[in-house]
Amino acid sequence: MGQGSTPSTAGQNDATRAAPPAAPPPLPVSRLRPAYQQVADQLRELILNGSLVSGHRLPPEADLGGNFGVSRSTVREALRVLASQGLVRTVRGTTGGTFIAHVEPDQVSDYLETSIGLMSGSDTLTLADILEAREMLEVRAAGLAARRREPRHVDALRAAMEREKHSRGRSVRFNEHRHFHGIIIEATGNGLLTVMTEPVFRVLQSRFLSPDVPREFWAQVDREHETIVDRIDAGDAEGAGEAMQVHLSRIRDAYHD
Amino acid sequence: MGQGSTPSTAGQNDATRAAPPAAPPPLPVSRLRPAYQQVADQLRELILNGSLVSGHRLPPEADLGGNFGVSRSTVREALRVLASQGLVRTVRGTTGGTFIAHVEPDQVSDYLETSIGLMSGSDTLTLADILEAREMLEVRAAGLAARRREPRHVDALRAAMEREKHSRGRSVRFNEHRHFHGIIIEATGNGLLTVMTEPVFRVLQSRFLSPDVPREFWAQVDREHETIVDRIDAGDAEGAGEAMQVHLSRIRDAYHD
DNA sequence: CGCGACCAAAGGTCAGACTGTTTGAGGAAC
DNA sequence: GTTCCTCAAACAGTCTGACCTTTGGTCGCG
Repeated sequence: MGQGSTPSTAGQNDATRAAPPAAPPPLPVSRLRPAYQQVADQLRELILNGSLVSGHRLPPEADLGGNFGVSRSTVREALRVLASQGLVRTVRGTTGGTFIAHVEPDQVSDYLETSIGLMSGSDTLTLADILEAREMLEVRAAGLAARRREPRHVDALRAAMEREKHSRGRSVRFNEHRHFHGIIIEATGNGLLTVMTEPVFRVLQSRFLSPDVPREFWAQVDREHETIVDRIDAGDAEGAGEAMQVHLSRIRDAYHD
Repeated sequence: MGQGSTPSTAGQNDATRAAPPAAPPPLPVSRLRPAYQQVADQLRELILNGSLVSGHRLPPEADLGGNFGVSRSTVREALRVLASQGLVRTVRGTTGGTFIAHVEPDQVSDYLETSIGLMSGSDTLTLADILEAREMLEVRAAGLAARRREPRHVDALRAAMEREKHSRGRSVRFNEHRHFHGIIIEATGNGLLTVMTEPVFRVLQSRFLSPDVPREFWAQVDREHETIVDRIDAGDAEGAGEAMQVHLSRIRDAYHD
């Protein structure tokens, strides 16, 4: 019956072509890709080149299927792909539908976190790689934060430091520590830095934080944090960067495989 | 193959309780999330906590549906979500099935590229943010590259520089430029840096590269690149970083909104 | 005017069937 | 004993058509 008589695919295997040696495919490419991927690709293209803007509502799934010449199930699988990449969002009900979404930084961070976590599980990524990347980002971030700091940032930093001092328990303690560093990144006012740095923090915490660090270690952390905040407060970009470098080099010991 | 006899355990049926008279749900108001999301979440959890290792083969879709108490379509939608995040990979044929995949850095880069591109389309991210992040990463990367350079890197850099000099056409030219910077990142030997920096390059090229930069501009770029390579070759970390900083500051003008 | 019953639109779920692809096993030909 | 062909099994991919659930609007009654 009506099955894709004219889908967008166009991949027909013609048994009758005893193709002369003219064109053996350069790469023995696997068969045409699944329909749901082709649909997803076409929709993604429309989103990326701006034909579909954030907020736009797509036709109902059934209609989409009609347009592409595929069934509703296939359309839905394509939409799942796009939704899981944050490109669309579906809502139920009569006013519902599929809408072009604006990418949420938090979503990107979550994705990065799981990806980095898994890559560090295999040997694609080492702990040293992660620590190094973190230092590259954060040392200069501390400098930027010193340059662009606003009172609320300094206040937040001092408050976080206070909570850190009095926190008990490894996980609570580390959460506050992460929060402290997070504020510094945020103080740079650069959203891209946040997106890239946050997941690195979280992977370090969840996979590499050593379970037994002596109390004295954290006391030293407190002192180093204080130095960093003071220099950020003073607008001393150079000094803040140096203090951060010292701090990060030292706490490397708190992480291991 | 003695693959898991009880592969994905714990298929909790809960989706459709023909509510026994005793227990009308305490807070029935907000319905559960879609079944395909719950399935995807459960599988993702199993992957993240290591219960399912890379290479493991999941039961056929039909069996999975049985285990979870949902239909095959629902399972497939869940698998699309996981596949589009690079967590699983599906293969057809009798030896096919759904396998736990190892995350590919290239895939993560692609995802980041589209996400950054879209965020820079809205006002979540500005061009200045992207340029700034790039500098933070690359200046120190140049220093690291100088420290860890290997002959093949230096050779590749000089070759790329040569091709760059003689390339004609905006897009070709810029591709070579990007390639040059890519090699430096690669020379750091840090995969995480590659994953984070490559997409930034590509977004700059595809969305922000000014279409008309004078010929003299590129000549200057060539000279700056030469300085950078020389210092990397000499193992001069400090100098390489400085040269890169100068270079990046100057080519900011080549990008605009 | 307000409230409740009903309806319509859209996504969510399901069951079943069929298609296409990939291998491996079993023979047949050499 | 190889090499090749054919067939069958196993699986993902696709389609159809139905029904359920959610959600907001509409209409009518009080």
